[in-house]
Amino acid sequence: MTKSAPRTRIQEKNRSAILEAGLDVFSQFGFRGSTVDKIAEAAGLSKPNLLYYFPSKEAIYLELLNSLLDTWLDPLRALNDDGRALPEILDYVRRKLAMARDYPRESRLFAGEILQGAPRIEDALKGDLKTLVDEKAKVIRHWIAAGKIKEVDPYHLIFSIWALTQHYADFDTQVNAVLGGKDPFPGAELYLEQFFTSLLKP
Amino acid sequence: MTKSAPRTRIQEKNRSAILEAGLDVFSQFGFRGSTVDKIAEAAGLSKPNLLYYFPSKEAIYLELLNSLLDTWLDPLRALNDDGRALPEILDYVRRKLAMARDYPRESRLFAGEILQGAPRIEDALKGDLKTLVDEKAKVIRHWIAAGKIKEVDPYHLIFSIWALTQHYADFDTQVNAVLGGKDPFPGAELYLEQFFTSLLKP
DNA sequence: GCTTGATTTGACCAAGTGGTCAAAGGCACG
DNA sequence: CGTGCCTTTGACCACTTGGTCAAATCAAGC
Repeated sequence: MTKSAPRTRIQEKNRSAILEAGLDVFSQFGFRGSTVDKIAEAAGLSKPNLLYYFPSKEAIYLELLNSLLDTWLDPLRALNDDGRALPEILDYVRRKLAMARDYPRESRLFAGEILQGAPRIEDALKGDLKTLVDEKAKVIRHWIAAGKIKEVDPYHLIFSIWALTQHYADFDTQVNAVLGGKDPFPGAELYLEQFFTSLLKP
Repeated sequence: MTKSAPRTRIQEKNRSAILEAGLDVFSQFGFRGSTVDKIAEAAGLSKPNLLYYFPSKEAIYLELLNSLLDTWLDPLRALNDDGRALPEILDYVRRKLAMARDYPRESRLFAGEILQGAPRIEDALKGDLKTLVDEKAKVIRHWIAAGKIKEVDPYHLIFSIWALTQHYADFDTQVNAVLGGKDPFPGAELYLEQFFTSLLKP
């Protein structure tokens, strides 16, 4: 799965500099709006030098997207069917909100891809993602059946967590415009806790 | 404010065909990913002919964006401080969800613009949008003070309505991948009613 | 310092793209 | 039918952009 591992120190350094720069540029301008030149400049390399490390602009984008998908789903994977249902869900919400705060570029890159119809990760969505969500929906149904949380549609519950947390990263511009630059995250965390508690507490 | 009104019937027809095509193409590929040729073809015109009606690609995009902003805020404008607080909010949620269902292209065009930092509508966000939201936040605070709904942060309440409804339009690809193509909207409406009722009912 | 392979670069190319323009077609109306 | 204006188009241009390549540079072991 992993590309041919970098051998020398300099390769490792340059490859990761390119990926960093790619994340910066792609998340800001989208795939079509990003140029190899811009990425190269951000990485401190010349364009042909960049293309010495990656065969194409798309290869950079794809590597970012694929490594991202895993990271992005980790918090959901950690949702486990142990005893306490509501705290488990609230933890998931908090983890996801923290990711929106700490990794907004990743969130936006992902959002941009989905927004355009996810042409490059459709398979992953219908495969790994769907499988994982189906699995976790079952966990949630068990909690409901056991009376640990109120009855809600598990899929829409998961969608709502995604929507509410990622909104603060993806539409950051809008949120900041309305709040006049005030940091939205402390308030958001309180609101979301209140929100999901009142929805789910039996 | 309105551009020089079209005089002849053919102008009116072609201009609106171009805007329709522009909405189609821009919402699917974003500004940078859309080409004048693509839009012209979708409108059934040649490229120079299209440029006869609009001075540039950006002019089409801007006209769409500006006329959109108004439409997009109408449901929020309709949120009025009459007697019944909770039904008023639930109506707003329903209206917004209906727009996500019926006008997904508009939602995506808007989302794409915000995602890239809203370079072309920053002023409108910090101006009209902020003003409107501030005003409605005050209405919500009155409802809270009158004990008609539970105490929540009005701004995050509004953000959450935007996030939850637009998610179904903007990330439609993801939602469909997870649900295997099943129509999400009936379930979403139920879920959102439940959600906001349990959050707000005193 | 010499050799060998890894790294870097300037020059270049082909395709795509936004936009222009002069000329041709169409249409309404006297 | 002719005139004047609106509409349409083929040809064209300048610029951007992804990607190539041969040559130059560098680094490490001998």
